[in-house]
Amino acid sequence: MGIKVYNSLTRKKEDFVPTAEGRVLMYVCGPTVYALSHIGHARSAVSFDVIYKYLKYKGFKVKYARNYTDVDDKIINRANEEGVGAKDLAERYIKAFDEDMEALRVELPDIRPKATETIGRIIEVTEGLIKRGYAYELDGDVYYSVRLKKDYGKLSGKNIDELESGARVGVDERKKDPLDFALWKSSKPGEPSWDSPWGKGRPGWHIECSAMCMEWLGETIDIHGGGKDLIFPHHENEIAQSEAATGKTPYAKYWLHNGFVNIEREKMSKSLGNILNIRDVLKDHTSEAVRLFLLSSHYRSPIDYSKDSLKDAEAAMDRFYKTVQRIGAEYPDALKIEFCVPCIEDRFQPIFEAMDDDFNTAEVIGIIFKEVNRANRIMDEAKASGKPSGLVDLSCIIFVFREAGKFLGLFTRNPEEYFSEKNSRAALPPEEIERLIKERNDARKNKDFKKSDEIRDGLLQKGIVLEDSPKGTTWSVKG
RNA sequence: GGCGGCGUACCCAAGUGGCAAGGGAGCAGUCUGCAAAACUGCCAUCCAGCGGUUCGAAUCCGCUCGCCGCCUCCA
Repeated sequence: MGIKVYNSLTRKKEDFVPTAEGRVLMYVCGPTVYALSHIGHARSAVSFDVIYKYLKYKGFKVKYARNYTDVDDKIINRANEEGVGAKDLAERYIKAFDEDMEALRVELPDIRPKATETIGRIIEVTEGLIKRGYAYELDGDVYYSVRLKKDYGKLSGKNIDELESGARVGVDERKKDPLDFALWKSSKPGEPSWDSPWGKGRPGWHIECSAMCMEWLGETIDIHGGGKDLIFPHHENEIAQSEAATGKTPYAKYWLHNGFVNIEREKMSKSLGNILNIRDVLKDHTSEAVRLFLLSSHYRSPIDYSKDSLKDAEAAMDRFYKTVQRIGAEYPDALKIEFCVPCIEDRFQPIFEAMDDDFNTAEVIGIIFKEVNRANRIMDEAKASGKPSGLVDLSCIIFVFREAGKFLGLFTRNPEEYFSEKNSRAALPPEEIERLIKERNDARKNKDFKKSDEIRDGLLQKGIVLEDSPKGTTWSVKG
């Protein structure tokens, strides 16, 4: 069975068949680097990270590019406000974005082009469009003429005449058509600029992606991705200019768009002041819980960020690693498994089916937690019967976790590592907690349960939960 | 107004024609000094509402209601 993907272009789920067998060219629109990246950027990056990983896992040779838009009005404005150079500002936020991605365990794409490093190709494509009559120059600006291709609007399902009637008046009287968009903008003094046949200037937004695609991947690619909001006008314009420039259709065979992240039921927006930066989220939650949250719904659905949903994700993550920790303690040999053909053929089948169906990570996570439950049950039953059976099943479960982890980017760490990240946020220093645990256990030995309970309750109030076991007392940070 | 999407238990969320995954919360039990964790049981005869197609629908079709996104920079 092959992979099916929902294609925004046809509004249908289709069999995924790359143009060249076994090889996938994939481009995803990256951030405009003028501010810290927010949770919405994280969702896009994580969604396509999983798609990238899964395609590779299934044996495709994938070439994946994600760009940085590092020249643009917003960057220039912000740089002017701060009194720094546009390039310095962009570099600063590229670095910040990369750090956020690393924290979320998003794998680096094979190619990470910058608009400013693709100027040559941008100019070349723009010239080509003028030559073919699809673009025209006006005093150092170059515009793409939207009217000339009959299929303009095919991605977003929009009709030029209707767009026309709703278009803002007087935006630029010189344009042949209000919907025409800039391929090249002449620069004002002090703005970043490059020499071009039309004088000093800089690229428009849409053209850079087309040019970067051509430069690094080719004239026709298999997957083009980005957030839903990019469908119009960005991706619509990309299609128009790329197909006009190359004469080849389609520019991209499959268009994949991820849904939005809402904050407490509201859209993130500057006016509402509810933009949630990735690093602020990571202050309150482990990176893996954030990733689990993002992958717990299908990538095309909107998701709602709330304190509760993140708490849920964190509780689920704790449950997972607690179980792995227990397997490690009770069946250390289970962790030694390297490869298991029957596991792949048997238990892993539903996971493949879910992933093949338009990358249904939510379904996969459901299956993983069923396995978590199974593992605990096996261990409980073995304990109850006094027979330490179950090694084979538990090995298989560990193997399933590891394999799924390869493309989910979840469930892959040592429990110790996971809990140490989590416990580093404890309200008390670990030494202090250990001291109190010892004090409490001394009290317990003396049957002074009043005192021992007081200590435990005191720690709980600070968000620290104690667990007693025959092997001793462990602590963890709650929620 | 145009285009697109969504509405599944207390909350989150899969399921898109054949008896409603999973997580969290809650309740009861086992375990425990008591807890916590884990396990077991309970928790949607029903999938916004109303019609229709079908042997059979949460899943397909129509209508109604409610919510959301895009149409302007935006992941």
